[in-house]
Amino acid sequence: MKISELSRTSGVSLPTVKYYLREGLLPPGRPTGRNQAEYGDAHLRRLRLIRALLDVGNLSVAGVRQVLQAVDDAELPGHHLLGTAHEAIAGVPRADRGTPGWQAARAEAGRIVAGRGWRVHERAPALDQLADAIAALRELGQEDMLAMVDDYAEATERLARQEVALVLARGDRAAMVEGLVTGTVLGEAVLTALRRLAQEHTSAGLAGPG
Amino acid sequence: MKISELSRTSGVSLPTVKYYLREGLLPPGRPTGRNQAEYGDAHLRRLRLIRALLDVGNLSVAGVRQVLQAVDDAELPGHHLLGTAHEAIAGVPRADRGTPGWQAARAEAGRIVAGRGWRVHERAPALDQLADAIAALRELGQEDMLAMVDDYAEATERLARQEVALVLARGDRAAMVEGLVTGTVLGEAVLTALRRLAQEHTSAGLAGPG
DNA sequence: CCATCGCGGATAGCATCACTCCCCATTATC
DNA sequence: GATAATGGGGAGTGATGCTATCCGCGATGG
Repeated sequence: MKISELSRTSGVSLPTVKYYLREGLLPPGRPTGRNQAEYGDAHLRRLRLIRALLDVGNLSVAGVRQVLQAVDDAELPGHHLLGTAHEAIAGVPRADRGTPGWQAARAEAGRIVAGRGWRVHERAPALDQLADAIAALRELGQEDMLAMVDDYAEATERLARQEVALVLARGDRAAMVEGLVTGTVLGEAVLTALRRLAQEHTSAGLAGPG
Repeated sequence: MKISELSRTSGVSLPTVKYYLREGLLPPGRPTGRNQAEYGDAHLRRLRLIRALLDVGNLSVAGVRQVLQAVDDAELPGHHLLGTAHEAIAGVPRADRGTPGWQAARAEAGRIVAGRGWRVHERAPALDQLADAIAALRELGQEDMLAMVDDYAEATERLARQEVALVLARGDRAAMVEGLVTGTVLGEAVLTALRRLAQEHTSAGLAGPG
């Protein structure tokens, strides 16, 4: 497959494919001449993964590169890959980390996790994100929303068990690794979309604040 | 309160406060002279909401403006406000909407929702987002992940019932409206953070693909 | 009462990001 | 042998979320 074919069959414009090559998201093709290279199915597949991570997962180009490097690292243990995916998925940190209010929220996040008996890395980005959200809720005087945290935790714990089981059910390592990444990133997209739909359905019939 | 105080107590830089005023995110203060204005607690509160939506909710400035206009519209029924929040929260649509693969995914999204008996607006952005994710999973040959959809739907349905009940429990309309927005946007941040932590915990003890 | 500081209002500039365009010499392909 | 496509690379683009600077006015402090 030539680059133009790769572009056509993937639906990604040729300049963009070149850009991904330059950025190291897409590995170079096998050179067949001084200015010619051959691309295979793996490239097409990789290109689709890139688009999914960028468009559906809202990762940055740098984040995608990070994830793909981890995917390609055959040595990396699975949970490190998960950590890399979580780091790449984490957007820009809030500015107010370090304020007393945030520190308190961060401690609360730690307590929530510990209270559930969850064993997670001390510096998991998701702990900071949880603290961001808790701090924001408190600042806005919406602490009663925190009553939902237990239910969220309960639900996500059950879902995570199934997700992990699903990925582990795969045959080879390569399939597991891709499943891990897509499950993490695209699964999140599916979950949030369904949450919004469930909210809409639930609030539709009821008398809202109107 | 003068603008400099508003800036100092909120932690938002003065040029940024001015920018929000220009962009119509923050209503102008009550003028006390030709070049002086008075800001109140409502402004401080609003400023914090803006930062939460921007930083934690990852909304764009345009999205925040949209949400705040809906919040301030006393006539708007509650479920319209929810719809506005969902629209503002929706990022850039995927490029491949309109391809046969996407159309099929979109139809599948419709079936999933209908199969649950969920009554949602035909053109809810979340339906398209769900289709985006389904299309991406199919393109990547990860269809077995779709087995999770039912569990996600079940969980989000239960959570949505509680969330809506929590918001409706509030006294006045203003509190409901703010609860609706923060519950939608910040609740999502809490839920995804917890999901990542649950994943990490669940996959930590097990033998991963390493 | 006058110097200075902060105010509001506005325009312009900046950094980042994800592309997109154009150029080149080279080389398939018709 | 003419045309088109290729790889490689640098520069340009448009959107976004600020940030900097300027201006004339007026509140404030000695």
